[in-house]
Amino acid sequence: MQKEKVCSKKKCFSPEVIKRLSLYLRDLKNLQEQEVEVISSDEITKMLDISSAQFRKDLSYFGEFGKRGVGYEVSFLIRELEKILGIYRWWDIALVGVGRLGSALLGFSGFPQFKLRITAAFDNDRKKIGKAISGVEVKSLEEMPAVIKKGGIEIGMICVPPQFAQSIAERMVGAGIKSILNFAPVSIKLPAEGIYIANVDMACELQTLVYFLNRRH
Amino acid sequence: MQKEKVCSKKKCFSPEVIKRLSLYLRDLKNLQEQEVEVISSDEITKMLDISSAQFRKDLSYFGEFGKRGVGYEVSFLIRELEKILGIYRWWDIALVGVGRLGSALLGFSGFPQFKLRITAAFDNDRKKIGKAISGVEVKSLEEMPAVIKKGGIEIGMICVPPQFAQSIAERMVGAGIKSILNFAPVSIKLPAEGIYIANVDMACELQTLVYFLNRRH
DNA sequence: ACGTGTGAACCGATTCACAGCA
DNA sequence: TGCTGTGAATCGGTTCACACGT
Repeated sequence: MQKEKVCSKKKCFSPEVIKRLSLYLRDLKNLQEQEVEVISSDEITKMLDISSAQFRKDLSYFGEFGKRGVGYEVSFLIRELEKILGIYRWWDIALVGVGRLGSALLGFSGFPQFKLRITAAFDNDRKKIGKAISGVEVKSLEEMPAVIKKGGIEIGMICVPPQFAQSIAERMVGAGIKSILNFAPVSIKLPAEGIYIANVDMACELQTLVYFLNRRH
Repeated sequence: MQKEKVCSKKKCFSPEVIKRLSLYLRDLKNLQEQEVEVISSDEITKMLDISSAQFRKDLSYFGEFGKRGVGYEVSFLIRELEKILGIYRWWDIALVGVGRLGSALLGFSGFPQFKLRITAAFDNDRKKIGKAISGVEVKSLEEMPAVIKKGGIEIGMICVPPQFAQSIAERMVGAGIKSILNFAPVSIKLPAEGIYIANVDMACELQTLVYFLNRRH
C-alpha cells in the first residue's frame, strides 16, 4: 500500500520482513497449541506461501535460532520472535471513532495474545459518550489529548469517516501518538518524521480481488 | 503478507501495482468531490507516499492517460481506472461469520462506490439465523453452497474464528467462490489453483507498529 | 544424512533522466 | 515551458546452492 518506511539508528529492516515475522509467530503459536515441538523451515512455510529460504533468511537477520539437521524448537522460536517484535510488555491503544468498525475492534479477541489492548476510545457522538463497549468507556474527543498523554499511549487506531481522518491523525500525533493504524479510506499525510502509519483499506483489497477475477484464466 | 500471485494468460501484473491503482482511484474520487479537474503526477503522489515516476509507470502498463505538459484529467482517469480494475458491473460478496467484525462489514459504507455489495451472509449461530443485518438476511451455513451457486457469487469474505477458517474456505471454493478476503488470523491453504486469497490481519499490522515503536530513534 | 545459515546470483520493482509532445 | 511516457540504470529483496554443524 503506501510506502511505509521507518528506520532505526542501527539496522533497518523493511516492514515486509517484520510482517512475515508476525506471521511466523502467529503460526508457531497455532503449532504450539497442536503440541508440535520442533518444526523445519520447509514444514512451516508449506502452510504460508513463503519459501523456506525466505524464512531462514528472515530469521538470520536477527540471529541463529535453529539446530542444523533438526529444525526449530517451537517454544524457543516463539520466545525469540516475541523479543524481536517487542512483545515484552503490554501496549496500549487509543481508538477514535466508535462506529460499527470501531466497536468490532473494541471487541476483537485477537489482540491480547500479542499483548495489545485498546484502553481508550473516543467519539464525538453525544449518544455514545459515557457508554462502555467491551469494557472500554467511550470518551469525548476533547478528552483525547489528555488521556493519551496521561496514559503514555503510543498507538492509535482511526476508525472515523474519511473526511475526519486527517485531522484526527494530527491531533493524535500532537498528543504523543507514535504510530497509527488507519482504517479510514483516505491517505493521511503527517509532517512529523518517525511516525509509522499502516493502512487497512478493505475496499482496496477487494478491488484487487475483482481485478484478478476479471483476468482469471 | 502471504505471497499473492495470480497470472492471466496474457500480461501479468503484480498485486502491488493493482493495489496502487485502487489507491489512485480512491484519491482521484476524493479530488473529484473537491472539484479538481486536472492533476499532475507530482501533485497526486504528494498525498500518497509514492513517487511520481511510480505513478506514471503504473499507468503506462495499461495505456496513455495523461496530456504532456498538462497532467491527467481527473474524471477521464477515473473512468479508465474503473475499466482496468473491472468496475463495470456490480460484484456480489458472500460473507461468513456474522460476529462483531462481520456485522461491521455488512454495514460498511465504503463498498458501494466500487460496485461491491455483500448480498449473502452466513453463520451457524441459531440466534443470528433469520435476522437481517444492514438489510442482509443471515442464513445458515448449510444453505451457503446453494446460495453462492444460484447467485453466481465469486467473492467470499471470511470473518469466522481461526479454527473454522480453513474449512469454510474450502466449502466456499467448492461452491464456486473464486477469490477470498480472509479476516481470520490463520493461513489458509487451498489446493485449487487460480484462487486468489487476500489476508487482512489486524494483529499482524499492529505487531509491525510495535516493532517500529521499539526501534524508533 | 539432514536441515540450517548465508554469500552470491538472480530477478523484479523502483527510480532516473530525458526524449517527446502539448 | 511543463509534464508525460519510457527505456536504461539502479536498488533491494528473493532465491540458489552449498558449506557447516549436529
